Amino acid sequence: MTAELLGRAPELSRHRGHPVHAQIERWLMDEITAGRVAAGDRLPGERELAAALHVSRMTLRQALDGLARRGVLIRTPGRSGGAFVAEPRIDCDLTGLAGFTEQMRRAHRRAGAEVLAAHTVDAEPPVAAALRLPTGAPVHEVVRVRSADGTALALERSWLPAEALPGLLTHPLTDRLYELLDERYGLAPHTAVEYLEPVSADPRRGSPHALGVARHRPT
Amino acid sequence: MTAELLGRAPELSRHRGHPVHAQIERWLMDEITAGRVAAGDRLPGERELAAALHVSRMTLRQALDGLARRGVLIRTPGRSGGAFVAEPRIDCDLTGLAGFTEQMRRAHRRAGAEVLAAHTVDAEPPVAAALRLPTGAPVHEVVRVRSADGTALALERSWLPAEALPGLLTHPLTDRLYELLDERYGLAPHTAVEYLEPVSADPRRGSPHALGVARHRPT
DNA sequence: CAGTGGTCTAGACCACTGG
DNA sequence: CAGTGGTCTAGACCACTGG
Repeated sequence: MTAELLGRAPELSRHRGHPVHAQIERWLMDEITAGRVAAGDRLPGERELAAALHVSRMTLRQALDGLARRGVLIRTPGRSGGAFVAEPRIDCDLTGLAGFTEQMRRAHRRAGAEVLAAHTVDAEPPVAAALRLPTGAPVHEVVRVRSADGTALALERSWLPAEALPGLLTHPLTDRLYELLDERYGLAPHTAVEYLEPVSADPRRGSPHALGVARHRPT
Repeated sequence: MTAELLGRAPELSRHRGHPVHAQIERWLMDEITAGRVAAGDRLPGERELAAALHVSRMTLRQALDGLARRGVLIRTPGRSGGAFVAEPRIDCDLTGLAGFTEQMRRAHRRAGAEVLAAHTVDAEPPVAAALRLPTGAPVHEVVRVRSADGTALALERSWLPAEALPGLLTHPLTDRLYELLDERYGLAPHTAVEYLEPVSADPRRGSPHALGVARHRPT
């Protein structure tokens, strides 16, 4: 039940630097993480909730927009629509934790990602399995460095199903690979080739370790 | 100069399914990608721009919010503040193209990412170079499958500087690795070990291909 | 001081959708 | 039909910041 949510509506302070919509967003987030509002629950209607909080509907919506954007709420219009609390996601903690994604999001004034490599290759078995594709199906492989304000925050390698995303690699990004590596990381082309060429397009030519997720660790 | 931007303000149609704020966002995006507004340029003030478009300031702001959230605009308050066109990012096209990230964002009602592996390891040379860390510095390695509505959309391997993100891997995610692999992808534990154990924490034990970005391709 | 973006109000009409 | 979220209006006051 979320009707009692209205009774728990907090007093909102009107101070500088801590806008009302942010206070509402935080309050709702607390209600959800504390379990007082469960996944699948429907929030009270916007008009009702706004009245309980003594704010205008537009201000409430600013808070709900924030939560919906982060995937915490799912909103649907229509007679029996509303704002529903989303199912918690497995990586929820990872996403929010340590403020990494959050930082990126807030600071994305200077956040960016540089593409080091982008090719279409045949899926190796583990990649194919993870994407539920047949082995050898075409996949786009993209290597990127994610950064914020000039500081490298993560190196990312991704594989995406090529048939579902036909136009993804229209840009000749591969041409820039060596330039980028040389200019930015001071790696000679030889080293670059050594470490950043894509795996063979022919699975039979790939070593069992070609995907880099292989190798036993002594337990 | 962006004063002429006001003269190019489009006629906005009031139809269903294509809200005014989305039309404004598209128009501004077109102006920027076409180069008629350059990186670093300041847009006209919100009040002035809203008047030229014959919309309320709040509606205009809905459009600007969208562009700022995507990092296209940078806004600062104060006397000589304003909305400035951000420097183009290298992966700008990749982000927007093919609607992948956009799809994820809109559909994130059911979007998720499942963690297949998460460990802290010593950075191999290419990872260290990309993150501008010394070789062997501790990095978090995370392997995830990103999906939307149950369809796997990407397999991702990321490395993040561990010292900057101390609490990232507090959860015992590794415990679930084999379960996950077995349940979801029908891989026997043996196969899982074969393909998804992390690389050795000791660089000297790693093969030259341990990072999976190695291997020449016959050109 | 003047102009900026940030916030907030109290309304309105819309398309949609289940009863 | 009634209630939902989505959109839009025409105002208002705020903190901030350079001249």
